[in-house]
Amino acid sequence: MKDQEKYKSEDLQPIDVCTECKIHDDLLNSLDDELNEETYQHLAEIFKTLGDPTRIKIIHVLSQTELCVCDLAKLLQMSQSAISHQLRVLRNNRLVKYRKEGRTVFYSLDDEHILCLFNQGLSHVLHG
Amino acid sequence: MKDQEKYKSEDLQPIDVCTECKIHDDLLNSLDDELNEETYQHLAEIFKTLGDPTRIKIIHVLSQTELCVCDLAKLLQMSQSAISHQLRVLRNNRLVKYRKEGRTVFYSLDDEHILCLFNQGLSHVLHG
DNA sequence: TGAATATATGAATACATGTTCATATATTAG
DNA sequence: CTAATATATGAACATGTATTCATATATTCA
Repeated sequence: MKDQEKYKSEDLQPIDVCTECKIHDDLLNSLDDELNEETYQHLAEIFKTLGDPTRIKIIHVLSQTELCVCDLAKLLQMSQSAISHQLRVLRNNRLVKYRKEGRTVFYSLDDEHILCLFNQGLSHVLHG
Repeated sequence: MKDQEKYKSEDLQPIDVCTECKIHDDLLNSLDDELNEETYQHLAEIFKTLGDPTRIKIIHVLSQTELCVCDLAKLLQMSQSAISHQLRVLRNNRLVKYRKEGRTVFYSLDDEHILCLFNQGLSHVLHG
């Protein structure tokens, strides 16, 4: 049985495609079932949130201790405004949480999953 | 011993900072030693590469089987050109590899690390 | 050889994004 | 109350990026 014969015709677009096509039912079905558009979007957003050096540094620092905004700014040698904007991105994507104490706001990682993701990426970079 | 007394003065910038500052030697040293600017950049680039829905879909599909460009385009219902541009991004960042067979080019994941990273992100999204 | 096919790529465009600057809000100190 | 401080935020700007369109390259087939 050739690969071509594995096609499910109703899944094909009416366009010319590669005649060596390797797509078959199993693949189409498993992809449909497993992940929908929303999941792809969400997954991409998590990675995109980690896809900036400033935010990566913030995550790394916060993996060691809770910190307030001005200390983050000083540690990363960036303006308070820049850090605050990036913290909002991290907040909106639930990567960090915060608690207020007077006029100071302390940020910390939202959960352990984030650190796992960070470390997985780090291990890829360091010995990949 | 108060937190303020833990400061190492030569590491501080000559600017006014939060008097509740929690930065201390251990943290400053460990951060300096562990990760340098280049590592942060590299790490951010890996995550940024995964931070796009189209590329996430490509990675997901390729985690199941090797595929040629036109099949990827058909599966994702996008133009051949768009897929090809994104494959170049994935190639440049060493997330995928390819082999040629006649005029067809088959793409596949470059190594297992990438899949680990993808799955870690997925588990965060699905049950995070 | 020439036609068809699979892929790659440069230019253009629309949109997203990171930082700065100025300023607003909120809390504390006096 | 006012002044000072910590943080947040809107606007502006520069830069980055994802897709489309047109086209180039490379391979196969007749």
